[in-house]
Amino acid sequence: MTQGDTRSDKQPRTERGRRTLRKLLDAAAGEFGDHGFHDASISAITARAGVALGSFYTYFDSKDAIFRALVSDMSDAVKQAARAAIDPAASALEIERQALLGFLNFAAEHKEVYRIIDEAEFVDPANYRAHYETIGKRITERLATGGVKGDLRPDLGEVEAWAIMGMNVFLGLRYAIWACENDGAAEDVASRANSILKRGIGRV
Amino acid sequence: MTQGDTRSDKQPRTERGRRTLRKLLDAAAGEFGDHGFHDASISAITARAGVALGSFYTYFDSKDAIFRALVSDMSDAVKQAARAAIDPAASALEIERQALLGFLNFAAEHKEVYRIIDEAEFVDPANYRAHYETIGKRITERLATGGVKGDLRPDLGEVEAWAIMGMNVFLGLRYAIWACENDGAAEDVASRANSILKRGIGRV
DNA sequence: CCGAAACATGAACCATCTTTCAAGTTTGTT
DNA sequence: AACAAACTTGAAAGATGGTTCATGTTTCGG
Repeated sequence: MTQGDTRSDKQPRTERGRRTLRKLLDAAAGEFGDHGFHDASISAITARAGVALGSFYTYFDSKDAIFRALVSDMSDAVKQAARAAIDPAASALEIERQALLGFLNFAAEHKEVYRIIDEAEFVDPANYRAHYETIGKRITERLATGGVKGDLRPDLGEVEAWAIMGMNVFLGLRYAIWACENDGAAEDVASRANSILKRGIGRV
Repeated sequence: MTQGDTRSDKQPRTERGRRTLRKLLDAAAGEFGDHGFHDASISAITARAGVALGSFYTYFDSKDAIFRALVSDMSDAVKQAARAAIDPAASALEIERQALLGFLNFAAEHKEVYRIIDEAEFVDPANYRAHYETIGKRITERLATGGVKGDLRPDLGEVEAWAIMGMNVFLGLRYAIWACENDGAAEDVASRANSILKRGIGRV
């Protein structure tokens, strides 16, 4: 999953190799997160990783290749974080609140993940699209489950899932990535968003 | 507004100059939209515009400069489109539906605008942030007005505005930019999103 | 302990594009 | 018509940074 679909011939075969690969991946996450894809240079990545420039090509075919590998890694990490934050036994609305809260906390702690996935729209469009389509499908399933359980309206589908996903992503951008002191805590943001889902914004 | 804050010394002074500037801006929108910032080359922009490479620097100081000019232009165009789609006399909820519908239609017709503003997150972060903060403020105002009018809950603020904005942007991405045949029409998407705002997603 | 495969190194190569510039053409004013 | 300012031109300079490669070192099974 770390490498692309066509399994590259660059898989490390020794422990030393796996360590170097990991160092490169971590360094790349830092450089791409700090400077963006094009202003991050391979020499800066290898310098940060503490390996020689040429070693890079022992593990990746190109600058694009390591970026794609990173996007896959981080896409998995985001989904993992959201899943971990959820109590499957909770009500459908509560599950959505927990998912958003988990995402907000994850984004605040891993701002570079946010930037890298966003930049995948331009560097690795297929993976970018796959990332959001996968999450969209998962939310759609949760909404359907909630409909069956009787927690939610029975007519919810992909449109509602994408609406919720967009809500979450933008609240993450605003309150986790661009957060400033006088912003409410993540809990407050998640509750307010959840209240939109629960009762809408119409007059009570 | 087309150029940056510090008025550059590159404003055209003749009709011919204004025509060339416009050709460059349009060509740049096409190239940046098709290839993204870094894979778009200045020579491709000037070729598309039908002018010599050197002429570019009569109007812009750098590749970044023309991108920034474009972001400003397009940010204005998006806001303009949303405003034009709204009937100020309508109810607050209806106004939100119209704003989303206007945005979906605009995005479908100007996919390159979407990509360019998205890429501004990396090429021109200040403008990117300003773009969404401005829209966020406008939505916040609409929500407050709706609260005063009695159409909406009186406790709505920035968090709700960003939630709505994220909803709109992601629905635009999914149903205007990535649209496929069996997707519902823009009207349907806008109505479903509006129904979340009206009554939430809870069981009726 | 030996040999082969895996891994590491960094200088140099090279392709790409941005930017400059000196020389020519058009426009608008008097 | 004449002049200055505005504009156009495209070849070449300059800079950047991705990629290659020949050589040296480490790892690990037998």
